[in-house]
Amino acid sequence: MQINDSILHLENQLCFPLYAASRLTTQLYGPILKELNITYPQYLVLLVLWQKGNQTVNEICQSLYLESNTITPLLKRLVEKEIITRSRSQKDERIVNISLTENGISLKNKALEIPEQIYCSINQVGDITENEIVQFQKTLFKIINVLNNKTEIK
Amino acid sequence: MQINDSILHLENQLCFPLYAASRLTTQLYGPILKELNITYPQYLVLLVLWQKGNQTVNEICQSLYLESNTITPLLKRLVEKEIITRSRSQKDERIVNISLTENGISLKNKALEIPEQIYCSINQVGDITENEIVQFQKTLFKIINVLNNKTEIK
DNA sequence: TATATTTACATCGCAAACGATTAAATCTTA
DNA sequence: TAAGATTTAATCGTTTGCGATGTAAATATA
Repeated sequence: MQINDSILHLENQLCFPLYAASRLTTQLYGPILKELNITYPQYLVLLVLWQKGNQTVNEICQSLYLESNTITPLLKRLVEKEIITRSRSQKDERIVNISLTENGISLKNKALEIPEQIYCSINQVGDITENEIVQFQKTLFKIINVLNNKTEIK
Repeated sequence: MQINDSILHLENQLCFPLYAASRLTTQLYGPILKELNITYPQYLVLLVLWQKGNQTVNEICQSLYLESNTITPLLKRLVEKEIITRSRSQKDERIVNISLTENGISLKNKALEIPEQIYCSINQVGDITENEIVQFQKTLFKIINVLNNKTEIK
C-alpha cells in the first residue's frame, strides 16, 4: 500500500509545513519582542492599532481572524502593561473600544526596526528570492480568503 | 511618516499571513479529526508514527520541530486514549520509545480520506492552481530549513 | 409594546506552545 | 576511573487558541 500511504506522509501535507513555518517564524520574534515586553500575538494587536488607530474588539478580531475568547484576555494583559486602555462605548454599551496609551504609541518607534531584522533572518541564506516571497505571500492571502469565507458562512 | 509606517502594516508582514493561514487551516481539520477523537497536533504525531513506525520522543520532536515540553504531555494524552504506548529503552534509560497500539494502527484507515477532504476545501474556489500549491510548499520548506538551522546553532 | 433575534464581548475548560529549569542516564576526557 | 559535559525527557508556569456557552445590550418583528 505504499502508493496510498504516501498521501499521509508529513512532507506531502500542506498543513504541516504551514504549521511548522508559522511556529518557527513566531519563535524568531520571541527574543526581539521580549525587549518590548510583549508577545507575538500582542504585537499583532499593536500592529492593528498602530495602523488603524482606535479599534473595537470586534474590529481587532476581524483583522487578525481571531475570536473574542482569545482577544479579550490578551487585551486585559495589555491593559495591565499599560499599553492600551479599554472602555465601553457610550452609544452602544455592547462595544468595547481599545485605545493606545502614550506608552503604547511610543512603542511603535522601537517596533519600526523589527521587520528589517526579521527579513534579514529569513533571507540570510539567500536561498529565497524577493519574487518568491511576493508570490508566496499572494498564495497565503488566497488561502486565508478561501478559509475565512468558508468559516464565515456557517 | 506614511512611508515608514507601512512596513508595520499587517498586510506587509510575512509572519502574519503565515500565522493566520496556519490557524485557519488547522481549524479546517477540527471537525474531521473530532470524528477520530484526536486533535490536530495529535494527528501530526500519528502521521509520523504511521509513516516511520516506532519512534523515540526525540525523533518525533525533530520531525515536527517541537520540543519535549510540548510533546510529552501530548503523548500522555494519546496513551490515555489507548492510541499509543510509551516505554523506556532498555539499552538507554533516557530514551522513551513510542509505539502504536492496534487501535492506533487501525485509525490510519480512517485517516486516509482526510487529505482529499482538506484539499477539496482549500481548492473549492478554484482560485489556486496545482502548480501554485507546489511552489508554495517549496517556499514553505525553504523557510522551515532556514529557521530550523538557525535555532539549532544556538 | 412585548417578544424574539441578533450582536458584541466575556467566561469556562482544555489542549497546545514554549521559555526556563530540572533530573537522570550516558558519554568524554583528563 | 572520577569529574565534568552532554543527551533525553520531564516539570513548571504563562500565554495562546478555540469550542461551547453565557450575558447583556440593541435591534427586529409580531
